[in-house]
Amino acid sequence: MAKSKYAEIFKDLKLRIESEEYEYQSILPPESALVVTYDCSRNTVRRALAQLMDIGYVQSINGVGVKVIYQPVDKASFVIGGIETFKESASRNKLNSDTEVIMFAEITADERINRRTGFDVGTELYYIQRLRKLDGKPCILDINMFDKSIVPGITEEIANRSIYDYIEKELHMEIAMSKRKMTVERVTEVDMKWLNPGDYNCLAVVTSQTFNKMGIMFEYTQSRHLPEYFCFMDTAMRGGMQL
Amino acid sequence: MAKSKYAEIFKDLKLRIESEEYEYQSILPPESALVVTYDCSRNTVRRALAQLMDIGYVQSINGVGVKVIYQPVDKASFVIGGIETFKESASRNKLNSDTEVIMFAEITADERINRRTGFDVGTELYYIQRLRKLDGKPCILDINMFDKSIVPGITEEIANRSIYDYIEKELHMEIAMSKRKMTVERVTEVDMKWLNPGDYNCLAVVTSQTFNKMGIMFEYTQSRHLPEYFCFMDTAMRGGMQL
DNA sequence: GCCGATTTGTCCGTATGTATC
DNA sequence: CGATACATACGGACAAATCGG
Repeated sequence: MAKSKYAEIFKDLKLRIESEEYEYQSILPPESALVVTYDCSRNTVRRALAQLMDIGYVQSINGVGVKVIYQPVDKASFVIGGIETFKESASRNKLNSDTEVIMFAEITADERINRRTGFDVGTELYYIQRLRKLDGKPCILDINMFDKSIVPGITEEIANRSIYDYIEKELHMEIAMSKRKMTVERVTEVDMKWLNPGDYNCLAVVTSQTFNKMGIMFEYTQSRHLPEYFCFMDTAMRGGMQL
Repeated sequence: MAKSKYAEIFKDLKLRIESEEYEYQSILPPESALVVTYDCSRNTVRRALAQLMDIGYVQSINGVGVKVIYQPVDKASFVIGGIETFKESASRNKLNSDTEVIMFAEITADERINRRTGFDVGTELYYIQRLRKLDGKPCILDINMFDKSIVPGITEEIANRSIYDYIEKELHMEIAMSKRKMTVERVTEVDMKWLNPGDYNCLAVVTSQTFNKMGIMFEYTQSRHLPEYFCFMDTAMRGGMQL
């Protein structure tokens, strides 16, 4: 894959932290030592360390060192985080995933859709509803809209496998970033029909806009999660800035 | 202030983007131009730009430029994000906030608390329950535990005002980072008593561990939000990230 | 309390690679 | 192909914070 040097260092340190070779509350070797270990400049080391901070694995302390604050996650729940496909998330949690397409249509964005999704009025879209199952149990209802002009050729068959695979491997388009909003909403008729929420009358709802490498929004998604299968993790820095 | 240069540039660009001087989908002046504008090195400009990417304001496109993808937020809902005090969030959303301390105790961490919070067994803690109100309506139930040895001298009176103010202004301790987990949970008896969830039988629950500048965890918090007042926003980059 | 060693934080300059147009 | 613009990497300098003697 011919990655960059700092990405390699990041990956290596991340693994060592996860394996608890560097344990919680311990101090990493100083930057000067890592420079020798990885045979690179201090800037490059610092970049890798900055990434580890971003994901909440370490915290650097001026005059002291870089402290590990990573703690193993309890594997009980279904964790989302970063941009991952459903399959990636499922396999990371060691569960069998299964997808059922329950609606596949082509629509044109109107005023209402524009307000909800940010797609310009008149944009031609694929509209897809999918039911996600883990070990056979329905747990997420996904509603996707894709800009047809940017992501052409989606079929029901592709939706049934993995649309992201199709986008990246067939269309060779790179997905760059995603803006997400999480809320808790009351269950709807549609949710009742597909998700079997039992006596829960709320769902965790994640709506997201996804941008490709060119900064164009090509996807709007609403994921409606059964509470039991929803867990979102995050790290925040103070002073770093709040929106 | 005496802030760092890159922080000033970040702040300036952020304001210009929010005021839509640089509008959605437009390209910022190239790094080379910003170097002249802000009279600094390219590295420094790039650091500010990296921060803007982190908060989902811009996206850099190789060979093209840095594109603005910020869109004004709908002010309808109560947005949390970053580490903010309840008051900061409330004032940003232009609402009158009010806090009622409904329990104040001192406890010692046992096995059960250790598993739940990460505090070592035997740690002496303040245990506080507070009800947060917006414009008079209860909307969040906060359960806090503070390490007494690190944050000494909390009183009911302080809890009623702002514990974070006390920590930063009185104890002069700097808060550095926070790890959070969001889930949706069934309402409990206690929730029923204080929050009036109406016919909602679920809440949005944010649990967090907060670390000080020295990498020591000094706080565990569980915030139980009424669904109507909960909204969390986030930005994610696929494949590690750039800079 | 001071001082010096260590370690991270900020900033600069330069060079080279890669992608777009 | 050349010009432009971002991406990666190196090296050096000095400041700020911490810690031990």
